Amino acid sequence: MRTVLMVAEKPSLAQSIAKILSKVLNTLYTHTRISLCVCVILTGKYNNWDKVDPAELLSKAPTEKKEANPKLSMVKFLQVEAKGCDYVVLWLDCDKEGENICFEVLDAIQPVMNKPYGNERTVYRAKFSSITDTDIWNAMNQLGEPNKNEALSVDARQELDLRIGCAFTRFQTKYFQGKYGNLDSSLISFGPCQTPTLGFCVERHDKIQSFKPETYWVIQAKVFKGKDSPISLDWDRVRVFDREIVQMFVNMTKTAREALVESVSKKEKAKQRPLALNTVEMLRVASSALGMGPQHTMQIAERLYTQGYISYPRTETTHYPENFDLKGTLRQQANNSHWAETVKTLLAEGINRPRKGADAGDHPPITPMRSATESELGKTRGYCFYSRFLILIECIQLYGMTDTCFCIFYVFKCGLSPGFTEVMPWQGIPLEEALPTCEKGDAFTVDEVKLLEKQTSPPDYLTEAELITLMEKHGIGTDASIPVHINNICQRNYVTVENGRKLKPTNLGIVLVHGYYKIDVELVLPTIRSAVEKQLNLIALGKANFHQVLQHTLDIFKRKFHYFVDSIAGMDELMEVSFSPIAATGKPHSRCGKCHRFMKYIQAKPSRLHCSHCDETYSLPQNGAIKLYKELKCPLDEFELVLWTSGSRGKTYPLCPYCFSNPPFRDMKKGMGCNECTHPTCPHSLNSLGIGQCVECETGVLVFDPNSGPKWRMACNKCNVVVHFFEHAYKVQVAQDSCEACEASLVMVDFHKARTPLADGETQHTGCVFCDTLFQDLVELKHATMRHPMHRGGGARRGRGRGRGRRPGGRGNPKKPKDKMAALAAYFV
DNA sequence: GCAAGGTC
Repeated sequence: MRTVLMVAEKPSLAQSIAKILSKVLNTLYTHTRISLCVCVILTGKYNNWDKVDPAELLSKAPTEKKEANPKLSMVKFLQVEAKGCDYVVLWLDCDKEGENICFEVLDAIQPVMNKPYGNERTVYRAKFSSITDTDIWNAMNQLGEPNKNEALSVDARQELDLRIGCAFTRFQTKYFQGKYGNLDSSLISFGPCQTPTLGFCVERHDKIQSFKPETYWVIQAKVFKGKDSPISLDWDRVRVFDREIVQMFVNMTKTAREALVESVSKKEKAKQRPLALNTVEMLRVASSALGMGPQHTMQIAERLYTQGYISYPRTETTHYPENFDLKGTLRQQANNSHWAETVKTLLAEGINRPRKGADAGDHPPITPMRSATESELGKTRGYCFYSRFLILIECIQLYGMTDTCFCIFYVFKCGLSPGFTEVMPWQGIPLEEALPTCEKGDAFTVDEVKLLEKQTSPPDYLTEAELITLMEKHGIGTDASIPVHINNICQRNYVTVENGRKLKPTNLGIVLVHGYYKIDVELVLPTIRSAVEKQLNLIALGKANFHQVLQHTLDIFKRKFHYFVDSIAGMDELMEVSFSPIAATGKPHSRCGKCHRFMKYIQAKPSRLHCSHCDETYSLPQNGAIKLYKELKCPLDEFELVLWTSGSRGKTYPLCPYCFSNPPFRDMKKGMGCNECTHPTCPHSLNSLGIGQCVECETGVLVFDPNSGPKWRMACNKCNVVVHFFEHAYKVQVAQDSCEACEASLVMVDFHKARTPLADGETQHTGCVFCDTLFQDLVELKHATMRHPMHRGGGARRGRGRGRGRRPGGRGNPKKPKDKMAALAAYFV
């Protein structure tokens, strides 16, 4: 028997294929998701922002392919499945990305597959345009080969995006962050999709800014007949920009007492039924009608998909296949409390074919698969709105009625039949007052004639829905990545989302785009991507060589990059207007160890300390705030220590601003505070305040927080664990000695005479917080203590990681300071 | 700390 491995990109597809083929073949279906196995990355020192000129990323820096998500160990999984197989059929999505994934899969599995018999071909590619029986079988009967050229074009795109994005992002970020203190963005990113996306928003902003209002005039009349209440008439010329002309018309009508009906006409107008939903359309409607952002929409869509409520939510197709079971789909909704009546009427009266949409050959339009109740989906607004919305959309496509409007002379009135808007109220046209019936020659009495002076108003900020449309039109991003790009420009603080999901660019966003306009407008034009894509297409078609195209495009961007760097002053001029120089930002805080002057604390993202005398900036941990720490100094560099507090659990520890970026000892890394410092004698170090191994994580140590009294506590220096103990004690100290049983440092506790919880009015005790029975009820660790290694394994741990957090001078703990001490000495002599 | 692209 020969074994065939079939690989699909998602479980739903794998399942369908397995089901269809099982009618003839013996199929075994394994459920796992295959996404990208590998991604392209920069290696080694090229990841270091400080050691590498970003220009090198466009030339020298090597790239490497690496498993994208090592935790999934996708490569290993594929190899296990492929072992002993004779053939492979690749059912990946039928686009260039899919072709690329084909080769990722092949790279992983070919080494472990059986050797081919003679010259026999073992690798096959299935090309399908929909997931129906006929299509799947057609694909099986015409198996081809994976397309290497298309895969290569994707490789080239990945490499270009990475190199160009990283080079520009690093340069911009470092240049402006080093100069300005209130940019309020920790990253000033650039990318061939996100930058044009921002460009659209700023373009609209510019239109609003440069808008000059113009005065125009309208005539409004009110007439009535008999005892009826007056009706308003609109002018058939709508508006006029010439004062003299409008005045002439007013003069003509002012004296009139009577208005005659000149003609009556009746027109039927229908609002077209919406198309079936593809991803982009869903994002648009969710944003404009439900006020939900694309990222949020996709999250919920994915949940609804995995729970079986809707079909696969990533598709470009808006067309239902001929044999699609519309009635069956609708029948599913017949008992839904919200629209059972509508659905039943439709089923009874028969349904129209949905509007003809575009067939992209991927997945059918997003369709409800079963009826949902609000309680099933949870009470959150998103859930019930969303499910409802999807199902309603379905109804529309099936609901054939049209709206009717009547136009009567120059009054416009609507008499609506709700049609599909019965289930989609937000699509409805507001009903206006009813018009009395009238015929040609009828006379109305003129109630009043008014001349109104008005001004044209500027356009509004771009709505998210409009932005999505623009991105789709210009080929910026894909259905799956559009939400990511929009999210990016929000997170980088380039735009903010205003009421009605309008995107308003921030000062930073505006300055960036105007800077690109000045230096190299191509960097922000939507064509930046399509131009590159044209080149890549040549690779895909086999008309150009991969290396040549890559080199050619990189050369262009290398020139652009150097020109950008040389011309950055042009963008800087704009920055100066909106932002303050770093030296003028922030409040004086702690003292610099080099010049002993006060450094300034810049709270704007990324928060940091800046010494304007030395012109040095020292980074700080993010997502927290720093306070002064009693003017205490680091013994190594004389920088004043600061107390850092994280927002959430109130974990607090001191850190030295210099050591934080320049680790003083070999066993330390960048970004460590005193609670991880291995200084042998400093009273703030891990060695002095560490108590014992963390009760939750593998590598952390619980470190005493001497500033936490009277709610004394210790906190893990790696994870979020905070342990409270000895509340209201007068004094708590970490002792020199360690516990014999678990090697944790002993703790000395002093209580007030009146409040001591110790037996016999004792006020002092020294013991192990994990093992001492006297301390048992004083350490709020009951559940946690049980997890301490002492109790977990029924004894002290043997062998690994001994004595962390112990005092120096103990067995084998000498940590030699690096040369930094010597280097520092030079400063202070 | 950086891109965009898949997928959950």
